[in-house]
Amino acid sequence: MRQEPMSIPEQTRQSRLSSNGWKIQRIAKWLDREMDRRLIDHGITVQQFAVMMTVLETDGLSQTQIGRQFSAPAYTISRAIDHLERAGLLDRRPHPTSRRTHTIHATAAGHKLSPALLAIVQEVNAALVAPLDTAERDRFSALLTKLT
Amino acid sequence: MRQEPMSIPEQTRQSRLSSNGWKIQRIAKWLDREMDRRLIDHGITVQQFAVMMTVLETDGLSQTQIGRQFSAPAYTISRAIDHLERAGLLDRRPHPTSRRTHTIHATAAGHKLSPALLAIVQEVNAALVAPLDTAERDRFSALLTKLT
DNA sequence: TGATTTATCTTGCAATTGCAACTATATTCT
DNA sequence: AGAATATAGTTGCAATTGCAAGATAAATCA
Repeated sequence: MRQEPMSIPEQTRQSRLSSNGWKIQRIAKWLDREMDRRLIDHGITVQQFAVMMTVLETDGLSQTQIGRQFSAPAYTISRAIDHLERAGLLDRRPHPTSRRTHTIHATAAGHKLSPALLAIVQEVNAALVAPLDTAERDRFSALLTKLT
Repeated sequence: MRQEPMSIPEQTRQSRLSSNGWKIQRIAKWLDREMDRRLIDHGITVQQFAVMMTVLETDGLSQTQIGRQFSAPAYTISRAIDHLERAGLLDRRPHPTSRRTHTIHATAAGHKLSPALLAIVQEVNAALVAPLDTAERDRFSALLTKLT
């Protein structure tokens, strides 16, 4: 006697779609899109933005050091810097003591971009927690910290 | 008189790196890696996994309907199904009334994979909230829902 | 009905990504 | 010192992605 294979019960579906992981992925995707939407005017991607912010915040880091800031592989940094260098926003300079290391520095144009980038971060973060009241924001932030 | 361009104050850096957006992105990346790490044994990616789950949960959806489940563009679904079909986990069948629509169905092999996939979801979600106690988990889940 | 618009799905192409291999330099070990 | 290892960064290649355009088919409109 033949029987159709059972499909997953509705309850299971609900529990997956309402899982924390799923929600976080959705929110993260939204964040990415919002960032990209605003960054496109400045000709950079979120990936490149992260590198640029790091360089603006700390001048003269090596590529490896930059990568460690957000655990990105070396080649990601290498290529992001290729872009940002071509865009004239930063440049590679020889390291004072090591000939295989570069130190990375924002150019004048890079520094000029800084306020706009900071504004974007703040705007997107504000939009993210807009549905929450002050107490909820504090709790949310604390909980996220526990997970990191 | 020449002056070095100001770099972004430490406080600003701290506020960016501790922002909710940043933390969420970090967690989302972690989730992705954890899922991928487990799914690789089954030869599918997270993207394909999402499609597969949807098909397992609801048999006979069209590709567009599947895409709406997680607001993925049509071509993503098209290609994910290409893979899953080639892997023998599901198949496209003609729609009963519309000749341009496919209905998507899990194969026997697809159904057989179901428990393993469900286990992965549960495992990763459990690992995600492992640092939180029961009350915190409830609060976290509620807050995430508000943001969605 | 025939023309226009919309819907469903696919695909060509260029850009991006991830892996592994590579170059070059620095460090450690014997 | 010389050999073996480790580190910093780059690159070739294959796979993936995203956009825009295409191919059908269905629905709407005049």
